[in-house]
Parts: sequence; structure tokens; C-alpha cells
Amino acid sequence: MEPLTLFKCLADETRLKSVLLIATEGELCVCELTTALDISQPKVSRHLAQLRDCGLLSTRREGQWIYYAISSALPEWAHAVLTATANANGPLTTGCCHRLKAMGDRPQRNSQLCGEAL
Amino acid sequence: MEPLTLFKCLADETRLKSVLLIATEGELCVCELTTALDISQPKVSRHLAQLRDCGLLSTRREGQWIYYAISSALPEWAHAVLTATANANGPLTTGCCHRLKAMGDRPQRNSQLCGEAL
DNA sequence: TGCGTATATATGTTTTATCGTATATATTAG
DNA sequence: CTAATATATACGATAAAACATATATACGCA
Repeated sequence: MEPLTLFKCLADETRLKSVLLIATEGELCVCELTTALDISQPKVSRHLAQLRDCGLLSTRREGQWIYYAISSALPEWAHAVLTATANANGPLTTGCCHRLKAMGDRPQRNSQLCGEAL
Repeated sequence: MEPLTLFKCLADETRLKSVLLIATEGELCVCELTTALDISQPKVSRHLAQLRDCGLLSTRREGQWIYYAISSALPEWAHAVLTATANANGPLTTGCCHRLKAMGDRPQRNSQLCGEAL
């Protein structure tokens, strides 16, 4: 992954918060991100598709849900960028985490709540 | 510095290379960057001004030259982002470093050549 | 003072990103 | 097959970035 590609991915509020949330949660589906970010579903989908096409995120389908996670193919330095950013900027996503926890009908899976992974 | 601000700064080829070069060199003046990046002077100036206004770079004047350096006020996590990126992506700026070394009339000062600082 | 070099900014244009809305596809349940 | 939910994409409009060129400012030296 080219540095310029990564930084363009992170240079948008929706994409940045999505990536940080996913890095923190392990994986999230579109409807969870729609709730967490409090924006429209097409907007979330469009940005997630971009992040996947760039190689930053990977997807897996489970029933009707599609879960997005940080791609395991992401180079070490890019992972370091995400980790440093996430660890030092928790406040950026606290509102999102609250909405996520307050969300009803969250699909079941093997991941945990806010603040575990990464 | 907000994460979104930093990533927007780095989401442009001219700015990204400028920052990585400056991080590597310690400090560089506009004419050195103009040569290293092989682009017009107003283009360099405009992007550097943006980086300074965002708090990423600081400036000091020495005679007719103005040297840009990574701001000492930059938070630790942002510094980590720059370091991780620079260390793992040397090839991105090798061409620039060659042009810089080949440049005649480089102004004198206390910094070293390519590949020292940071 | 006037000239040369270094740097900054202003202006109008072009390119690129983002958006809202509508619609299409895929999966599950009945 | 049909309906409901989840996700993806297409399209046109709007906004933001980046650009080239011209010009302005600042410094050093004669």
C-alpha cells in the first residue's frame, strides 16, 4: 500500500472514524457503522467500498450482513499508523461508541464491544 | 492536532513528499524543495504554507532563506505516524534525495544530507 | 537607491471529492 | 414466489482542492 493511498483514505471524517472504529472493534457491519456514525447507509457503503478497494479493509459475509475488518495484508507501518492514531485519539470516536452500545438489534458474532481489539 | 487535519495534510503527493523529506533532512528551504520535488516555486510555497498553518511545520528565517522543519509542538502520536511512514517507504523519496544532493548552490547551515535526522 | 534572489500571495480555471436520492442486488423468512 | 432487511451502485448536483500564471513582498548587496 502506497503511503499516499493510505493518507487519502484517512483524510475524510467518515472514513477515518470508520477505520478507527473497526480497528477498535475488530469488525463491524454496515448497519452498525450507520448507527455509530449517524449517517445514511449509502454514504457508509460508498466509503467502505473505497477503503476495501484500496486494500485497507477486508470483508466477510455472514448471512445478510457483511463485516468489514482491517485487512490482514496491511503492511506493518500502516498498522502502526492506525494504532498510534487510535490510541492517542480516543475522544474522536467516543460518541460513535456510545451510539453503538445503545444500538438494538446488533447482529451476533464472535467480536466484543468497544475498546477491545487492535 | 486533530487526526483528520494531519491526514489531510499528508493526502497530497507534494505535501507528503515535502514532509517526509523535511523529516529526513531536519530542515529544508523552499528552493531546496523546489529542486528536490522538481515542481514550481509557488506550488511548493503554497503547500508549505498550508502545512505550517496546520501546525505540522515550523519556520525560521536565516538571511533570505526560510527553513521549514517539523514543528516541535507536534504531538507524539503524529510524530510516530511520520516516523513509521518514512522508515518503511524510503523509495518514495529517493528520486528527490538524488536531485537534492545533485543541487548546486545549496545554502549553508547546520543540518546534514539525506538520511540522517528523524 | 536600485538590482537580484528567495519567498509569498492573488486570481481565475480546472480537476477531483463528496453528497443526496433513487434504485439495484442479495439473503432470509414465510 | 413474495416480502422484508441488508448492502451496493448509479446519477446528477455541489463543493472543495489543486493548478498555472502573474504579481507582490522581503532581504542582501552594490
